[in-house]
Formats: sequence, C-alpha cells, structure tokens
Amino acid sequence: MLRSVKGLKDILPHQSSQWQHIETVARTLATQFGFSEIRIPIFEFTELYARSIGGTTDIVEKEMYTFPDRDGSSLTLRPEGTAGVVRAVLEHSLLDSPTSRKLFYFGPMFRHERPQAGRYRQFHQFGVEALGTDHPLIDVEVIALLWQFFSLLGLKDLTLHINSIGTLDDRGDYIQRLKKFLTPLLPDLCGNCQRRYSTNPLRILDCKVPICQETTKEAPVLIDDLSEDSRIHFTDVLDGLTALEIPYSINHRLVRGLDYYSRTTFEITSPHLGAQSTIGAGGRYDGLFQALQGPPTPAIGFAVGLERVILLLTEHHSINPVPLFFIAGFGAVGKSRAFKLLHELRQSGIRADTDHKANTLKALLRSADKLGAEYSIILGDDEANSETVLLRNMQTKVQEIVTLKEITQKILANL
RNA sequence: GUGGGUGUAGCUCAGUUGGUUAGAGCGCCGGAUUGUGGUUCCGGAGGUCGCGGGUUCGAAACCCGUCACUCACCCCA
Repeated sequence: MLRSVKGLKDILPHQSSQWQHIETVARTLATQFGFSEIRIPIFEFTELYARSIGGTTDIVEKEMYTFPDRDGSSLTLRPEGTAGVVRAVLEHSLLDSPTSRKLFYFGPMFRHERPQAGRYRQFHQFGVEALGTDHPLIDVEVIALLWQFFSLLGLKDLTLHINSIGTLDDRGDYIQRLKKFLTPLLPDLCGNCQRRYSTNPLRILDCKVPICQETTKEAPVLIDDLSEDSRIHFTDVLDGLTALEIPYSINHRLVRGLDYYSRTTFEITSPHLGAQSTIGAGGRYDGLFQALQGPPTPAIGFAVGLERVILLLTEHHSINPVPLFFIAGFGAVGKSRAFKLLHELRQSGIRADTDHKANTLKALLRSADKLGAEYSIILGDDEANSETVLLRNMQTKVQEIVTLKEITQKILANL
C-alpha cells in the first residue's frame, strides 16, 4: 500500500474542525491587534534562507528540503516564515505602506528532522511580524497577542520565558567574555558544545546536558554586557508585560537558534507535551532586513507550532451548528422528485444530503441517522402524487405534512 | 544522523511451554413480512499475522535481516 511520506500527517475530517477553530481564533485576534494577513510562496530561492537563518544553524546545515529547478537554480521548501515575509516586504516596498507593517501568516513549513511527538517534517505555523519600529511596547503587543491567543484556546499551565540577547555589538563583547570563561573548561563540555565553542558559543548556555549546565553555572550573564540602550529596552518590555499582567520568567539561558534574532527573545512552553515543549516562540530581528540588502529596519515576530497546539486542545470543537436535512426519496416517482427537491434546497442555502444507495424507507432513515440529520424529508410515491412531503424531526419523531411548494420556505423560516 | 520500544481485521487489542480451519469488542454491510432510524436479536463481509530468510514434523510465537510506526537524543515551533 502506498503510504504518506515519513513525518507527514493527514488532517482527517474529524480533526479539521479543530484546525478551523484555531485558525479562526488566530485570524480574528491578529486582526484585532491591527495585523493583516500575507500569503507568500511555499518555496523560495535557497539563498534567502541561507542568508537569513544563518549558515551554521542545523536548519540550513542539514534540515532543508532543497532541490534544483529545471534551470539549475536552487530552491528550498520554506523551513520558517519570517525570511519569506521579509523578502516579500522588500520586494513590494510594503514598508512604505502604513497598513502593511504588521503582518500575520499561516501555512506549512518543512524541515527534514526525525519525526517525534510534536515534531513533523511538514508542520504548520501561525506567525506575526511587526516591522519598522523598535519601540518596546511593540514587543509587548506581540507577546500579548501570543499570550492572549493561547488563553483564548484555553491552554493551561503555560510559561512565558523571556530574555534579551542584545544587539550584534553587545553580543560581540559578551561572546569574547564567554569564550574567555569557557576556554579552560572546554575539556569538561560535551562534544557538541566543544564544537559550538567555535561555531555558536551562545548555544552552549542552552545545552541540556547536565555536565554542561553545571560547568557553565558561573558563566558571565549576557544581560550584564548589554548596552545602555538594550538594557533600557529590555526593562521597558518587562514593565510593559507587568502593566498588562502577563506573567513572565526571565531566562538568561534562552538563546534562540536562528542567527537573525537580537535583543528581545521569548518562548512559551507547556509541561503537558513531550520533549518538544515549546508551542510558540519568537524575538526581535533588527538586523535581518540589512542582511537581505534592505534598509535598516527593526522588527519583531513570533511563530506558533500548530500541531503542538492541537495536542494540547482538550475540547473537541465540533462546529456543526447548521442543521442537516436528509432527503428520503423512494419509489418510481418519489426518488426522482426527491433528487430535484434536494437540489432546490441546496440552491436556497439549506444544508441537505441523501443516500443514493438506499431505496427503502427503512434504509433511508438509517442513513439519515448515521449522517446525524436533524430532519428527514420523506418523499415516496404517495407524497409525490399529492405534491407533499413528510417533514420528520429525527429526535422527537414528530412528522408533519408540508406541500412541496412550501417546504423550502418553511425550512428557511425556521432556521 | 544515533539509541530504545512496537508491528495480528477499518480501529483498540487477546492469542498458553511452538500444535489443527487465528479470535473478541467496536465499526461496516444485511435480515427480523406491508412505507419509519437509533436500542435489541440474528447473520455476513473483512487478516499474505509488516516483509524476506532461517530453525522445526509443525512458527503469529524462536533466531537473523529488513522496512514501517513510535518515543528519546541532536535541534526546533
């Protein structure tokens, strides 16, 4: 049997209402916060991701779905959304349009990782990007949006971790200090961290290996090396969160994995998932526009892993508010008259269905029951001859005679 | 890329120290006389026991290989 590709998941009919619910909440909320939706391609030139995410990150090094186009240019299925949004913003000069500086998006992302609970090779994100300002209150807005999104979905026991990793300059100084501190301790670190020492020393702070956590306990804290501007920015963000009564936990070891982050970084975790406990994360990326040859443009955004959110949803949102009318047509004349009625009801905007295989009233009602119909409309030869139908309430079993002429109006009047 | 766990019906799972035609529940299809569903009763369909090899008189079970799924590491949302 043909199976789906490893790490890819079908969203089956019984799950799609949950997805629709999440998307509706996200769209409504983002719009309330002044964001507009942008829809960008699912693949881009490989160079875009290589330049924005960072050449030494795992994503670029080994997780991208990259393939040659027919003309030989290298294309890549998008591993995240921010790079594509920034590219689109530059390409269409959206920064010049005041209504296009706060954007949100939905869609599938692709990373070639080993699948695991809450991690797939094709996964879906909801993300927002606020462009063009580094005012600390925009950071607060973005985080507040993320926090309110999860709260509207009823997610419990979440923790907001927040940190500032400073500007590129701040970090330059800090990394020197950090390396100086680590140099004599190198032999104690895990193999991975020994490699990180030269590639991405910041990540060593984030290492989960106990030995590394222990040896870096006394490591210099990045906050201490922040410039005055960065430090004030960070405290302003924290004060803003406090003012909005959003609880946070400062985590000096929170280092985002993508190179383009700067200053504010944050993530929200849940204790009810497996190892992949981050359901939403983001940060400021003031240098990304320039890295993509755009004008200096501060920006901040987040991305939510929707599969992980689905895993946390307890309520099953069976949005099925529109009553279903089942057309039970049988007999030589009744069957064909019923099919015409079915079409008439649908043209009038009524939710209606039938079962072509069922030919006896018993079989038809059984189908009506299985489809969960609120009403059945019984139309046999007797009814067809008298130009009527029987409108049966499936729950109360009450039936009434209605003329074919009036049935549509009657249903519409009672909906 | 590395390690652990698991593969029996559409789904969830039984299956004795290796022993005849491999089972249950749910689901699906049908029947219980006339044009009335759900409950009940009865019947039916559906399985190369993941795949390939080996041991054996005999393998769903034991051994080897392989694939898939899954959890974890790495990393990330």
